[in-house]
Amino acid sequence: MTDDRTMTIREMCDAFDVTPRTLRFYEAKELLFPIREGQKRLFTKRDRARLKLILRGKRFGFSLEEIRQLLDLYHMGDQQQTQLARTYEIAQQRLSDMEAQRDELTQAIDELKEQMRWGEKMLASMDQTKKAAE
Amino acid sequence: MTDDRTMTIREMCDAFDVTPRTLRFYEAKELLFPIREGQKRLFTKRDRARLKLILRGKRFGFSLEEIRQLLDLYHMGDQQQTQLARTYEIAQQRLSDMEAQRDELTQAIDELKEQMRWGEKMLASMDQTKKAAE
DNA sequence: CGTATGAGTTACGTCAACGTAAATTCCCAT
DNA sequence: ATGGGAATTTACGTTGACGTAACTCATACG
Repeated sequence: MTDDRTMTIREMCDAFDVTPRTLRFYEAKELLFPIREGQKRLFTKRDRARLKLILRGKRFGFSLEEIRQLLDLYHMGDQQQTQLARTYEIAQQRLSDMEAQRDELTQAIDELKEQMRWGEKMLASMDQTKKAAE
Repeated sequence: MTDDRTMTIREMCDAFDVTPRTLRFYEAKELLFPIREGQKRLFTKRDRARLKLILRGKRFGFSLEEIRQLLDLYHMGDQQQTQLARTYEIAQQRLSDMEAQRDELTQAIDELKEQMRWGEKMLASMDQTKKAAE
């Protein structure tokens, strides 16, 4: 039993730096499943784990729908055996996409660095010009 | 002189697999500057180079506005000395963002791979179960 | 008991990056 | 001359991921 206490929407917002609107939106899209104590939402440890993954997924440019797929894979404790193979394929595809993207990104970084060495030289020569003008 | 012949919008679309709408949109957003022969647009080698960079930028999840900034850096032959330093900063920021993203991506790939080994085991055990059932 | 505070619902607004449809306009071959 | 194919302009439509009112409901507090 680590820390299974539930959190209010405000605590979640503060903890993850998101708005209430966002959390309700994610619930509507079935990315989160806070329990309903009467009127209020209570976010469990599971919701926190999922939100963490959602936010990371977003930083990689995944759509919420894609993230939902991955979350289903992550949190598939059992059953859905039929779906599993299919989801597994999706994950494989996603994985190779990600690797390709990483490689392109690496290349782009190198190119951009190269381009910036350019800028350095220009700035340096500008500096010279400026000094000469004084 | 390599290949400086201009291209029509259709040739561009075929060459880069984009729609005319996209090219006109990019022109409106000042990402491309085809010359206007009367009514028609004629795309130069410069436009082709820029479009190539635009499409690559998009694959990295940059917005068109961000791409426009980077293109300005790329194609800044001279002048705009004042702006250069600022744009240089933007590029630096962008670069560190990209590196951070690459690192996160690398980590996520590893985690996803790990998760998938999970799936493999599940599939394997399911296979056993299936065989046993025959 | 009144009210201020926080959560909730409903529903319209927004921004990016185009898609799509309608109405010209231009060029050319029959 | 004319009909057919491109290309153009204008402008409204679309999708994703929320933002932003407007209004209601519940409750803790002085």
